[in-house]
This record gives sequence, structure tokens and C-alpha cells, in this order.
Amino acid sequence: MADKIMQIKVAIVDDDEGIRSAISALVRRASGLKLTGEFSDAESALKELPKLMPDLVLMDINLPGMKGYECVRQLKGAQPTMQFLMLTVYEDSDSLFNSLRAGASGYLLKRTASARLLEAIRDVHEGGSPMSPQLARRVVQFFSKPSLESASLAKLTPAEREFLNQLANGYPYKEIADRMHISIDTVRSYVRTVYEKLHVHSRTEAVVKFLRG
Amino acid sequence: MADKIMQIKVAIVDDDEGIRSAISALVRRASGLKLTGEFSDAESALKELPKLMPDLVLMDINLPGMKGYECVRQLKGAQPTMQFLMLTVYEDSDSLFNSLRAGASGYLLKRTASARLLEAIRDVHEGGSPMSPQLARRVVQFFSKPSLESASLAKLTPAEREFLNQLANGYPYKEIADRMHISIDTVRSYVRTVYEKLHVHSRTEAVVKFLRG
DNA sequence: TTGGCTACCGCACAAAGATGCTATGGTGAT
DNA sequence: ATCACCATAGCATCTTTGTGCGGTAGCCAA
Repeated sequence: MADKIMQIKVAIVDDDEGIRSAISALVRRASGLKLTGEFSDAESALKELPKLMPDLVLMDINLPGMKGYECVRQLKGAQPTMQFLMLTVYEDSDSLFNSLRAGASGYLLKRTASARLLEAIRDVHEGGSPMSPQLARRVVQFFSKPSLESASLAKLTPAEREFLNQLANGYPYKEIADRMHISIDTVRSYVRTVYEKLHVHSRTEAVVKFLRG
Repeated sequence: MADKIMQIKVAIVDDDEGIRSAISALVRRASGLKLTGEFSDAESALKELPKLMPDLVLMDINLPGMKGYECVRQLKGAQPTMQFLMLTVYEDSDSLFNSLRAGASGYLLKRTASARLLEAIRDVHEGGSPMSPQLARRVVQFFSKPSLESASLAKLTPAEREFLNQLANGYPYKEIADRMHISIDTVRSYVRTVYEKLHVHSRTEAVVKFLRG
């Protein structure tokens, strides 16, 4: 592949004239990047981007009208290969998680240094997901928070934990017994001890506690 | 606060003698960092770290015996303020997610440049979560994947969605009927339509799809 | 107005799950 | 050597679920 001479086609969606021109100048000057479009609102971006087909779109979140991540959701649905790098002043969890769910590949704060931004664009193009450390922390906490809640989960023995995992897969007792090479009555025993330790009285409650932590 | 003159106390847990000495030399030379401990296995780290109380621990994953993230889980439980930065050659999803669940704050590949590592240590100490872009992508995909699956969830009517929500709360049919002011047989009707739309055959499967999608 | 769709309701029955009681062999700590 | 705890197992009984096969009333578009 002639990757080295391929230029990454970049588009920008941001309603702030100043920021847009600053970034477009930055991208224009950078080697290996090619600016192919500038938009000040989600609606026009939604119409034009599928024609321009940039490799990567720098998307602001707080646009007038449609939110940036909603725009990403729709574009991503139609053009799954198009990459999106969110660029925003907001570091609230909702904007972040909505963007990730919409299919954004990275999420940077606008105060990110220019050099870091260019690096991030290349990261995304190479399959990475650059993220400001502050935002990454929120994502990480999303996973680790449960561990505090789950003092009860920690009390489970390895076998019980494995059993719970099978339960969460939806298998009936019989099949869990086969998979774990134990009798169905042993499975029933696990049901008892696990339910008691988790303070639940049904499979659903146990699974929910397990999945949420 | 005299933060500027405070040194970040760093400990290392890695069974590879070469890497350990390389990193310890790097940390020793760096200003603002102070090396307070070196361990070659999880067991000894588990015993000594609570006494040393470093601010941050650089933890290898593939240790002989106990895995690095298991070590983190136990230490984090006892010392929630202690921070952990995973440092590994493995970029598989299991190691990553196990580490995050265990309470790790960051996750870097060992081939990360020295300068970037020092930067990452400071990031963690300041509340960030540095992560190699390759790893960050896996985390990001964790969020975006479901949105495709949940096309089926979108097909549910409001009543069905509410029913599914009740289902996820673990209430038996009878109670769901009361809460929704419908008969138990209508609840059974919803069971049918919802299961069909989600392509599942049990309450547990439905709830899992609902919670993850 | 006829046909199709949705929300609602009913009965019946088989499969799966929840729980009470009991019991054996192993392992590790006191 | 005793105690606690784990993994395993069995049996009985009752409740909850899953599903097949119906039905009525309302609403909307052809």
C-alpha cells in the first residue's frame, strides 16, 4: 500500500468561527492531512459529509440545534468507516458516553495542544482511540465503580462465581450442570448459597447484581 | 499545599529483572518521583505495599503465580487511595477489562516511550487515566458495539419497554401486572412479543440484552 | 367499510426455578 | 483433633415461567 503518500482527509464541524479557522489552518499546514470540508452545524454536515467522504471528522459537541454526538450517530450508521474525533470544552460524563455510544473513536478537550491534536488524528486513523486523561478517567471509573459496591460479589467462592457467570448467560440448570461437570442438584446448591450471599431471591436479581457489580 | 515539593512515591512490581531495573533507573532519575519499592511477584508486593504506602504502583500483569490485576484488586480494596498503572506487553481485552474492574487507573503497553511513561505517572497522580490508544480503542468499542445490537430494543413499544424494565427489576409477573395496572395475562402477552423481538427465550436473556444494549 | 394492526385479556399445561432438609468427603486453621 | 468451610449430591414440593391457542375492542389507512 502507498500509505505513506496517502493523505488523511479531514473535515471539521464546529459552530465557533474562530476555532474552526484555527483548526483548519493547523490541519492545512500539517503534512499528511488534507482538509476536505468545514461546517458550522450538524444539519449541513449530515447532508454534505456522505458526499465528501472524509476519513475523519473533527466534531464539536455543543452545536446549535442537533448535538454533535447525534450527528455522529446518524453518519456512523450510514458510513461505518468514517471516523469521528470529538473535540469539546465539556468534560461531563453524559456528553462523553453519548459520544462513545454514537460511535466516536476519540474524545479530546479543546484545550489540547495543537501538536497533540495532530497526533490524535493520526492515532485515530491508525485504529487508536486518543482520549484526554481526564475523560479516560471517567471511562475507567465506569468499570471500577462497581467493584466497591460488590463487596457481596467478592464473598463468592470461585465455583460460585463461575456458576453465576453461567447463570448470566441464561443457560438452564441442566446445561449449567453439564458445562461445569457437576450434577443438577449441585447447581441447585449453588443457587441457594449464591442467592443468600447476594441477598436475592431470583435468577434475574442475581444476574442484575452480577452484571452491574 | 506544598504540592510542588511533594514527591510522588512510586513502586514497581514486575518479574522481569531487566525491565524492573530499567524502569527503576528511569524513575530514580526523574524529578518529582521517588522510588519506594521493587517487587518481582504479586505475593510479596501484597505483603509489603501496605507498609510502604506508595502513591502509585507500576504493575506488570503477567507475573508468576497471581496475576497483576488480582493483586491490584486486593490492594485496592484495602488501600483505595493507592493508584495503579498497569504496564504490560499484552493488549488482549481480558487483561485490560480485568485490570479496569480491579481498579487500575491506567494501562500502558511496555513499548511506551520513557518520556510518555513519566508523563503517564504524573497524569495518574493528577486524576487522569492515561491509556495507550490501542487499548483505549477496545474500551471505546465496548460502548459503541451495543448500539448496533440495540436496534432490536428500539423496535419495542413504550409499554413493552416499560415491561422489560420491570422484568429487569426482578419482579414476578403478578407484581409487574399490579405495577403496570394490567392483567397478568397481558404481562404474558408482553413476554411473548418482547421475547420474539429480542430473539430470546428466557427472562434472563432478555434482561441481559436490555442491560447491555 | 373492510382489512390489518395494536393493546388488551383468558385458559391450560409443561418446563424451569426456588427452597427446605439432609449428607459425604476434603482442606486448612486453631 | 476439632471446627469451619467448601464442593459435591439427593429428594420433595411449591412457585414462576414459557408458550400454544384462543378472544375483544379500538384505531387508521386503503
